[in-house]
Amino acid sequence: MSDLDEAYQLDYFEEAGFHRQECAECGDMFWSRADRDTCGEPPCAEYGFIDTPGFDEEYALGEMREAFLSFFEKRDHERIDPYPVAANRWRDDVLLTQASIYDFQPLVTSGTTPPPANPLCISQPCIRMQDIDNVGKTGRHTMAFEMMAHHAFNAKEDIEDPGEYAYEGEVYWKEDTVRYCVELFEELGADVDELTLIEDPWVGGGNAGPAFEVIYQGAELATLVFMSLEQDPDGEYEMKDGNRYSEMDTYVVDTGYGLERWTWVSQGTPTVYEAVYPEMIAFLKDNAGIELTDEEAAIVHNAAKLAGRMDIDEAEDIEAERDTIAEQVGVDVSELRDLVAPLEEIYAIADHSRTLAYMLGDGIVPSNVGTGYLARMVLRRTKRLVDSVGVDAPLDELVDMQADRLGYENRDTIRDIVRTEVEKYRETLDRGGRRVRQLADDYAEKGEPIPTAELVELYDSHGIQPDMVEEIAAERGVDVDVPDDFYAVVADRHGGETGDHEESGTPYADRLAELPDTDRLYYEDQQRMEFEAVVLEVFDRDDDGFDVVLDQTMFYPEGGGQPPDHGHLSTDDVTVEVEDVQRYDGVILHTVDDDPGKGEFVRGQVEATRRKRLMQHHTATHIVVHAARQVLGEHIRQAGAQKGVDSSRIDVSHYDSVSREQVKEIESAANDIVQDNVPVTQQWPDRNEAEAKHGFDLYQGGIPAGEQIRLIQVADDIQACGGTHVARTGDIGTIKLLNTERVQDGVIRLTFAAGDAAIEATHRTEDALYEAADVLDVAPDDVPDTAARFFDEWKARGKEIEELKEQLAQARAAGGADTEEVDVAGTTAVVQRIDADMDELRAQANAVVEQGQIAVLGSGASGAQFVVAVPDGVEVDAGEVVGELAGRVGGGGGGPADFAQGGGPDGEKLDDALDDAEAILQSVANV
RNA sequence: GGGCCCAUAGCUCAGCGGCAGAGCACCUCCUUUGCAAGGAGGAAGCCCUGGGUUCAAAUCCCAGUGGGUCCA
Repeated sequence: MSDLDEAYQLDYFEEAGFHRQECAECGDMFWSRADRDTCGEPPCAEYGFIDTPGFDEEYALGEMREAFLSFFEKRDHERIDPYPVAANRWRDDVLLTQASIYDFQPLVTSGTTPPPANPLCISQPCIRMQDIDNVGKTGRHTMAFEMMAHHAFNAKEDIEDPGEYAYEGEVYWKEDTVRYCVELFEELGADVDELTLIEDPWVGGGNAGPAFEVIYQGAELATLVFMSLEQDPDGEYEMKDGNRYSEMDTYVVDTGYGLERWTWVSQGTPTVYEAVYPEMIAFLKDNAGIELTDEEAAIVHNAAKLAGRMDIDEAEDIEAERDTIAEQVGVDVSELRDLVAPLEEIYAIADHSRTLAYMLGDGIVPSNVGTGYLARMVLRRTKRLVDSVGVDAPLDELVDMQADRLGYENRDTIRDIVRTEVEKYRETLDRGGRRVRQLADDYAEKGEPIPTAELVELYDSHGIQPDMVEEIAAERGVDVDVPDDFYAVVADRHGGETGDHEESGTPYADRLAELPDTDRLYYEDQQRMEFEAVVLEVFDRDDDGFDVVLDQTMFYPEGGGQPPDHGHLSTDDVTVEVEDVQRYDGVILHTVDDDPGKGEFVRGQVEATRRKRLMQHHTATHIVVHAARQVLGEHIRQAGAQKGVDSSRIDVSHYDSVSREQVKEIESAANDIVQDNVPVTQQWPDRNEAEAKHGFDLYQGGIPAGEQIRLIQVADDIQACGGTHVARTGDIGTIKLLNTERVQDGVIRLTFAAGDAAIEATHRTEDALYEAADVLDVAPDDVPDTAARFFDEWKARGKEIEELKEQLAQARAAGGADTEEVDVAGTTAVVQRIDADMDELRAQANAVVEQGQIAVLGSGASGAQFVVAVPDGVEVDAGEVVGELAGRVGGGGGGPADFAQGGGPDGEKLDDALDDAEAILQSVANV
């Protein structure tokens, strides 16, 4: 077994006079020029730069960013533009960008794709949701931050095939990385003797390596990671996660310099927030009416120096830490809390507003899934803070202040989204509040606490946090039973949701791997439907069919939401139907119904109509997304698509529902592009070039692999796409939007048809209209008015019928035909058969009861039905009578004692049953 | 992608197999003319849609539609 100790022994340390020491507090090993007791990082030390800035000059955020980037530019690093904070734009394993290295994972770090430059420097906006509880409290944590970084991508020189990786040789490694770091401190005028580099091996995402945390005056200002190991059960190194790792052929310099911290240290303000967005903090304080006396300000100021202890990840007990701080500052802990708590909330508001500006500015739309869900959580939390601390500026204005600072251009949309979301939140709270109040009243009546099960239900189904329940319940004097592991209980409810779905193994994987990649003729000429090829291999399928591999093909395999082509392959002897086409790596399998013969020469014919319709729909998909963007806004992104022969659908992100007017506008905009009849072009540019030129909006339909990607341009719209397209937009003919629906909150599904399918779809809706017009016997244009009139009349008539039934019932009760009157229990019972429906029977029964008589009514309208009603004060149970009667017709019945109904299927026994009514009444009355 | 909840008067909701309900709002009248006024009366329902079970469905079951919410 070997450890990494050796990895930290650098020549540079020796040259520059650094030596290895152990922290007396935490035991970590670190390197420093001066002799020191501790590693210098809180909680082993406190912030040393507050009031005494750590550099020669004060830097604003933008100035510090520029200082860093130009420092590395001077040292031959190319400056790269930052990537979006929504990392799921270019990778599907994470949601948000949490570090600059995320920009280059997984393709660059694995050596599959070359980096955009090597070495490079960048200042990458990042969002770390896991820091959310620390924000405001520690004085140093922010959820949104910029990670300044320089990266170098190296490959070992002594490997078998140097061309195996997209970069070759070593750019630089540990020596230069550490030297750059110290030089940067020197350039800014730091006291290098105060610098410590703590040995802190890094592990993450299947990779690992030695690393330094660079501490200056109590602040962790940089992390230098030397990513050089990968997980390997037989590996030489055991890391802190308990796994074993071995060396990789590629090794990457991954550094992180927190822009906000550097800015903070340069200014020496009590917290990072005041250094980074001073005007926003001032605005919020002023708005919330927070004014401190000089004495109070001094207390806050002194506490800030110690606030580094307040880290919920590190500290055992936050409130105990607060006690300690209060003691050291010399005030009562409650006084300290009252002073500091509102400030902490203000800091958090400023940070969260910035987080939201990044998220919404980069096109994330709040919803209940994915990044949208995270945005919603942040927004709601921020709104709570704003209300709690008493800031009365609308949230969209606060987010806009940050969006303005960050230079976003889509500020109107951002504000619109925030306003919409705040309104949704308010509605949720209204709904929830009512529900909780009612629940609290229920349990107050019972004198019981609100049980955990109710809390879980409130949270899981209605989004109401337990603390809100406690608050409202307290108003009503009801206890609430909140278990410590509340969220674990919620998780239990979701238990068993292992998302492991079977990986469909490639059939005949071994033999496929030996076959050459199939030439994809459909990319050379997407309009051609015929081709010639040689059968390289035929596989027997389990289901009687065969899988054929050709040397080249015009058949498009299923992919990118486009279904496969159909058609046939012919030899001189036999013609086989192509029923399915799939791609495995580079090899394309044609599923056919018969064996064309290995080695045979075949002519292929793609079914032209199907293909044409698929191409029309595919190109139309690009156009519709583009049109939706024009109409609804730049935040529109494709969230899934399915192309078809008769219709296609695309899901796009949008924060509101789509009005009928907007649908029409989208349809018009789409058809404008069709009518312009512009060419649809494809290119195969270098990946980095394409990303740099067009951004990550290229990857709306998914993220392709490889160094070169295929781009499809339709008018102004450019997307990475592997599908087949028409030659010119005019070939689509026409695009008809068929339907829009909200598939989930924040995602809208647009269903549309293109070309002949659009005409057919129009025929269908027109047929429906004409049929309706035919039934109503009016012209199609008059259908809406006529339908409305009919509906109104229908309602009016229903009411009229009801009234008439009542009148009829009264008339009958006054003495109609077929009535038998018997004396029961001191009153008269009316036994009558009227073949009417239940409503009429009931009306009649009520009329009889009003005259103080018992009603026993039977109807043979459908089967046999009875209603028995008894006036107040008469001792006869109507339910029992009905039960007896219904029993005689093979059914059952029941109801309250004064009004019961029932029946049965044997309608022919109805009269017999009514004949027995008197006897039944007597027997029931006698009881 | 998965789970759960909801849909009844204009609004907020109750009812959970047996006559469609309450509060607020609305209309008429009376009392009082003042901070959520009081009293009497009235109007207002395709109980989301479509199937099924049942003598009987707003109520139970299935499917759909629309909304909410939690998790990955």
